Amino acid sequence: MQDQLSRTFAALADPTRRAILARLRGGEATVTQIAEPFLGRMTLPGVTKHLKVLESAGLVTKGREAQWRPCTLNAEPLKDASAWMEEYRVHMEASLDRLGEYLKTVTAATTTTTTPHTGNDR
Amino acid sequence: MQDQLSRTFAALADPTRRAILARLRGGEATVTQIAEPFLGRMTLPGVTKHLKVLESAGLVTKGREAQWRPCTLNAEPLKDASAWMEEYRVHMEASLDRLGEYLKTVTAATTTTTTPHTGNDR
DNA sequence: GCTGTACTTTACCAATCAGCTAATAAACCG
DNA sequence: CGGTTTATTAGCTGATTGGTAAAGTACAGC
Repeated sequence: MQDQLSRTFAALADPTRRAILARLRGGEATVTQIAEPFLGRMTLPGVTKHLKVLESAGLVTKGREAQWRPCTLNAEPLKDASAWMEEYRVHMEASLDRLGEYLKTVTAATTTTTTPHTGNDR
Repeated sequence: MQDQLSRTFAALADPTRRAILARLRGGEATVTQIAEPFLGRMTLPGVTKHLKVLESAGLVTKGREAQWRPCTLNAEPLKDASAWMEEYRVHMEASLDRLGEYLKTVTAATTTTTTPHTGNDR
C-alpha cells in the first residue's frame, strides 16, 4: 500500500479492525483483552495480524509492559482522512437534492446541460 | 466485502479511485474522460474496474447515453463514513496532547493507572 | 452494411489479504 | 529449572485485488 491515506482507509475497511478501534476508545488494552470478543470467531494470531495492520497505519501504538503489549488508540491519521472527506461535505448534503436537480434539468431541457459527453469533441 | 461501510472505506483506499472521485466533483464525466489522466499509467479496462469498485460502493452512478456511460458522483455513502469518524473527533484533538497525558501519568505514579493488564486477574 | 468510437467482458497473472495451525519467544512465578 | 501466560512468527491455504491483452458488444454516421 502506497501512501498514508490509502493505508488509513484500508485499515478502516474491515469491521473487526473498526471494532478494535472502538474498543480502544475506552482506553488502553492488551492483545488478549482486545481479542476476547472475537475469540470463537477468530484466533489470537488473527487478531495480532489485524493489530499489525492498524499499527502500520499508525492508528494503534503498541507498548511493552513485561509480557503484555498495551495497545493505545492514535486517532491522528484520521485527521487526514477526515480532511479528505470534508471536501465532499457539500456533495453529501446535495445527494438528497438529486430529485430537485433532476427536475431542474428537465425544466431547462433546451440547454446542452443534459449531454454528458461535452468534452468529446476536443 | 461484507458491509456497506467496509465497502466504502475499501473503495477510498486507492489513490486512483480517490482521484476519480475528485474528478467527478467537477461534474459528470464519461469513462474515457475519467481515464484520460491515467492512460499511460493504466489501461482503459483498468479504469473500468476501478469504476466498478466505486459503483458497487455506491459512490458513483453510471448512466447510459448512447455509447457513453456518464458517471456522476454520489457522496451519500460518505455520510456514514464521516459519521463513523466523528466518534473519534475527540481523540484526534487529543492526539497531540499525548505528551501532556504522559506527564500526568508520571506525576501521579502511585495509582494503578499505568498497569495495562488490569483485566488480567479475572 | 462497413467503419470507427466507447466501453465491457473474458482470461490470465502476480501480489496481497484474511484466516488457520503449529512452533517460537519472552517474561513471570513457584 | 520447569511451567504458565502472553504474544508473535512461520508456513500454509483460499479468496480478493490490480493490472494486462485481446475479444466482444453497442451505438453512430457515412
